[in-house]
Amino acid sequence: MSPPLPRDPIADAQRNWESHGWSDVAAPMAAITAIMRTQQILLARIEGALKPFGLTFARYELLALLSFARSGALPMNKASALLQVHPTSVTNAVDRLQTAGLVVRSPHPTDGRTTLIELTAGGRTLAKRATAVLNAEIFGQSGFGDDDVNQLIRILGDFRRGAGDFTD
Amino acid sequence: MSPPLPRDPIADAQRNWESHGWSDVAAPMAAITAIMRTQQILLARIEGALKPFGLTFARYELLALLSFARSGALPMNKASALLQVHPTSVTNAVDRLQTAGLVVRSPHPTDGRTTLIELTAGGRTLAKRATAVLNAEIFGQSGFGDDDVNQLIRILGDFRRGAGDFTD
DNA sequence: GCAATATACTAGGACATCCAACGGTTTGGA
DNA sequence: TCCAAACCGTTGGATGTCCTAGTATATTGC
Repeated sequence: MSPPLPRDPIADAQRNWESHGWSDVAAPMAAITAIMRTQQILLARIEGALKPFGLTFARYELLALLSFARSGALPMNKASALLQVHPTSVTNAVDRLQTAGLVVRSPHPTDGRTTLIELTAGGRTLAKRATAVLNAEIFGQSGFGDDDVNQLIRILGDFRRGAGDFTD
Repeated sequence: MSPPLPRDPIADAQRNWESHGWSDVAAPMAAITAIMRTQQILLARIEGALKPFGLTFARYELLALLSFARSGALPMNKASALLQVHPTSVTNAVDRLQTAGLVVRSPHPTDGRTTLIELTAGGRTLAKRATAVLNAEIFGQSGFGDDDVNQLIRILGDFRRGAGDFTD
């Protein structure tokens, strides 16, 4: 990977904002830019950990969601809502997971419009193994201190509620 | 947009993790998932604000970076390093910005391998206008409290330093 | 009961990101 | 001096995300 930069590029951007007379929004700009970059770093780590399983993060999230559903099955639109991604993204993920034999589509018993996604035995096993690796290699070594983790959960929870993700 | 969910799906995931015996990593999992979702929300807002300018966030970031360079020009590899994206992503962005007449490629005066990206007058003007809109509509109304903004800058700064983004 | 509206999923297209590989340029050690 | 190694940017391919539009099924209202 690339060597570290000698200076924090986001701190530099914040200083640039301040020197251009935008001091009132320089800090939020820096915070938002930092979120973007942090997401990029975390996603790369996660994808790296999942690569040996032939999974991407998007596909893993769907597998994990299904594995927590009592019946191991969910309607597409439910999955789309819970994962908070566009329905076409779910279609895409299901296509690939189905090709890999990890999930199957089945018709909804009463609503002909709805398609159920169901874990196969192989899908359930793979989800378990992938989760173990993510827990050990990513979540267990996140690089965030315990206090910071709790701060993030609160701050980002407030933000997501304010953005209309959920009511609580 | 979709109506809010009745419950926070990330808090639910955290509870699922705890009930499966992974309490030690449930909180970092929730924090990381929240970062992913927050990035998605912010990116959508930013892209929406930039759409009237025919810009995406990736292209805007490049324009903004160039507008802060004294000469208004930067080598491709420098831009790649400062934006912390893959060189091919810069190639892609420059292609589109050049087609739009916002930047031009020019050869490096002494190093034949290097290509300089330079802002055109139109590019500089558009960057200014787009920044004004982002400052007003996004950064000025981020939805984060002032204290939380500072917390985010510190927490994510520590994380990025630990991840090898920069030394300081 | 039937037409109008709403909902569920999918197809096609635009965009961004990364990786692997390639050709051109520069640098540095034998 | 000269060639191998390092570096730079681009091309081509894979993946994911979103949007728009289209098809099929349900629900609602008259």
